[in-house]
Amino acid sequence: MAREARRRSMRTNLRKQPMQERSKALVTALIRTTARILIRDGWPALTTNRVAREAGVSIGSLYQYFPDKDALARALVEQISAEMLESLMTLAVSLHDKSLRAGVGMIVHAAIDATRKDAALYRALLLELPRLGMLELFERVNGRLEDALADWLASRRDEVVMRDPSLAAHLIVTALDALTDRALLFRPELLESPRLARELEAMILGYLSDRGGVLRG
Amino acid sequence: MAREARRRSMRTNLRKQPMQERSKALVTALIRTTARILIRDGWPALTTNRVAREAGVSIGSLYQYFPDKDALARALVEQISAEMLESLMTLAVSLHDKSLRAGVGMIVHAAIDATRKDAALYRALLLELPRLGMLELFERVNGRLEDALADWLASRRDEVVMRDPSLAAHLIVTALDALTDRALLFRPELLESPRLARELEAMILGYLSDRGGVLRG
Amino acid sequence: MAREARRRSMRTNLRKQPMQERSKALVTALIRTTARILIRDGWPALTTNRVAREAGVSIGSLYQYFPDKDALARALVEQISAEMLESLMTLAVSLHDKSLRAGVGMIVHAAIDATRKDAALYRALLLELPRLGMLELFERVNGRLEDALADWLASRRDEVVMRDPSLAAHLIVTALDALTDRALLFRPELLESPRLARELEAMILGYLSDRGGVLRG
Amino acid sequence: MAREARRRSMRTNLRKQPMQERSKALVTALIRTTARILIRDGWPALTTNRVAREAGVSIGSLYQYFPDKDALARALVEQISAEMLESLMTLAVSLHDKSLRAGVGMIVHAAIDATRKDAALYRALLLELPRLGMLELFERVNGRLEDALADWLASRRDEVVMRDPSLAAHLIVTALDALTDRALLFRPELLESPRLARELEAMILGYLSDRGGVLRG
DNA sequence: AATGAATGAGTATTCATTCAT
DNA sequence: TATGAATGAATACTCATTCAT
Repeated sequence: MAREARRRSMRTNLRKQPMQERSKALVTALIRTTARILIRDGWPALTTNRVAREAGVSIGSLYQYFPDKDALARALVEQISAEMLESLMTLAVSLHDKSLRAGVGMIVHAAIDATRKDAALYRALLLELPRLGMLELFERVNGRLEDALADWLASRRDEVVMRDPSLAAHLIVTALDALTDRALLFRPELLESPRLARELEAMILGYLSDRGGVLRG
Repeated sequence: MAREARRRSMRTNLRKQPMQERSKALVTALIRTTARILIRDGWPALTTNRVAREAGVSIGSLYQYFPDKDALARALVEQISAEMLESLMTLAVSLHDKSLRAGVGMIVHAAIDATRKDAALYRALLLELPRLGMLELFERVNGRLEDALADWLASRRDEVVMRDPSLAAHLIVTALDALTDRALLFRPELLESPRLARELEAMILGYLSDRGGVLRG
Repeated sequence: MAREARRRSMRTNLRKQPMQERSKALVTALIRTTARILIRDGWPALTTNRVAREAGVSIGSLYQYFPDKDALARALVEQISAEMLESLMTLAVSLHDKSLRAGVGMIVHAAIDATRKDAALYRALLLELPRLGMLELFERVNGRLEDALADWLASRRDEVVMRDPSLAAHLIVTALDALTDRALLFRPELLESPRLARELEAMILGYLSDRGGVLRG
Repeated sequence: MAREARRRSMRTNLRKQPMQERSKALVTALIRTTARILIRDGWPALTTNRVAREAGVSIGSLYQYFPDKDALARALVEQISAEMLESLMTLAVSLHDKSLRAGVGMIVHAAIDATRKDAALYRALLLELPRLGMLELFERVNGRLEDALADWLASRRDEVVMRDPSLAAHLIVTALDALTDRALLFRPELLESPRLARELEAMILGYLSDRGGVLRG
């Protein structure tokens, strides 16, 4: 599934499909090099000639597969979001029969773990992608997660107070995403502390329980 | 207060203090033009020569006051965060004797209103600033707000369940900021709907009430 | 005759003689595709890779028969001039026993018709060939025509006033060629009007009659 | 008049008008260098960086005045056609009261002289300009000459046989232009021989006298 | 012979920044 | 102080051509 998604997005991004082993390795090397340069030196250092050189490939070959510079970054982001989507879908499945508390715990930990996983690259992307209009790519992943979450919340309707499951899912997912992103950018030590998870769980469970009574009004 | 903050930050950014009336007007015009171009045509169109031309100023004069291109954007952001800070501090003061519910309502609405205020410019900045390392500037504003919020929450200690007022304040402020930003970028219609405010209030109040009991553990 | 001319010129242009049926078809397809692209999209769009692709041939095969890009264009021009030469020689033969007036009429109409025949391609070539040093190719055709014309004029010596039959033939052929070319480029409507033929005939007959008396001086 | 024409065309071609002495010299140097490279090494050698370097100017300065590479060539051609126009207009004036024979002689010699004047540059342009769509620029000059010639021919109506003075003028001008161009390209020795002038005069006078009677039909 | 993936020299153009006037 | 002409390093991208398979 994730593989299919990847292939489809590649088709819209790549100039031509790498068929041979050799060209697949070439494309992979270019994307990997893109990531490395982005992490090490940031977007301004990401020049097509440099990517090609560091990947041990001629500039012509780069353009054989990537129509322009942005396509390189796009391919990287697409690959990452495909991976994310894959693990999130696994999460969604295992959510199925969990209690509210257990499920929320799983989601929170998954969000934090995902952020910690490739922290350096993820951080670089957070800084550079907005301008490239590629936040949408991550947004798509979030959208899928929201759907799964909304379904699960609906199945837990007796445990939660919600006016709008879909909006609730959107807020929860967005908040988790945004909060872990900001932690990565500005408070990286929080990602290593159990306190962050605890507070996030409290926030989500509190929201869904609506002790404040806002949603019952 | 806001004026002082502005002057301090300016001192680190500007090449020299504009002392004369004329110079002040020049600096103001350049920053205003920067904002206009950013809104109208985005970051790629923001070239120093163009800013100078549209501001009716020679490129040489621009460099008399701004050491490099980024300084222009930085000055704009600093001006905006100073304004934000000012209005947030006003908010903090009027929070003082409010009930938990009323206070949270005020904060939520303030966050949404601030985002809607200069939406076009704010959106442009959200997309371009990460790369400029200027998220910190907004982060400073958030920091001040967090302090004020922590104080207020502490004074409401009997109404709320918190292990760590400062962390709670951080999460609340960050969540509000991040969620309104994302709404601006991806769901602008939400900013116009009362649903967003309602859900945000529910989330914060639920968090502070800890119906889930996570924080009591 | 035309066939021989073609083969000889090919030998100087092609990397090797296409012996097999298959290779001949390949060479033909490449030249035809060259013409098509030239007509449709002009010289800048004429890239070797594109010619090969549109001809359904690998780029490697193209270079098997054409040493470089210009050779493609040269082959096309040679083919065209061979065809031209062939029809002009036919014309020369049928000129033989014509009166001055009838003969000039034939020549003028032949020149106009030749220009109109493949107008789009011819126009593209006129614009691109000078730079390729291929005007000489057309010049060779003209040279042959001049010889034939000079012979015929000499045989009509009693009807015409000429100091130098060969120079006269050169001028007549060159003028006809140049005037029809310019008409194609700048006054295409003239090519469709009988006025052009009438004036050209008047010019040539006037020249050969030397009413002005210049040549008798 | 020629000065006005030049200024107007420059305005449509140049990015900005060179106001200072220094910048005028810069623009002049760039155009002169363009001509020199074109003569010496042809169009493929005409790269913007090289023009700038050989003109002793930075590449940035070149682009300050010329929007793109073609503009450089266009400016050169415009300058030349302005000069041509100027001398042709002088010719037109002095044609006024000349007899048919004398007038035609003047025109023929003017055409030959113009071609010989800057032969090297003119030759280079003949080879490269068609592709640049700049033949039109020369065509404009011819158009003006045709008008003047048509007027003069009309005033000599009793000496000449014409159905269409304007078409006759077009043919004469085009033939002269084309024939001298071809001579320059393929028979440069003709330009130095009195024979060319003699034959051209015979052709034109013959045409206008219509001994053949074609036009009287 | 045929293929087409790979090559890399080459080119137009931009734009932040300087500095002579 | 102000000007804006001049600078030139830097970069994305093309396309004729080669050569391993």
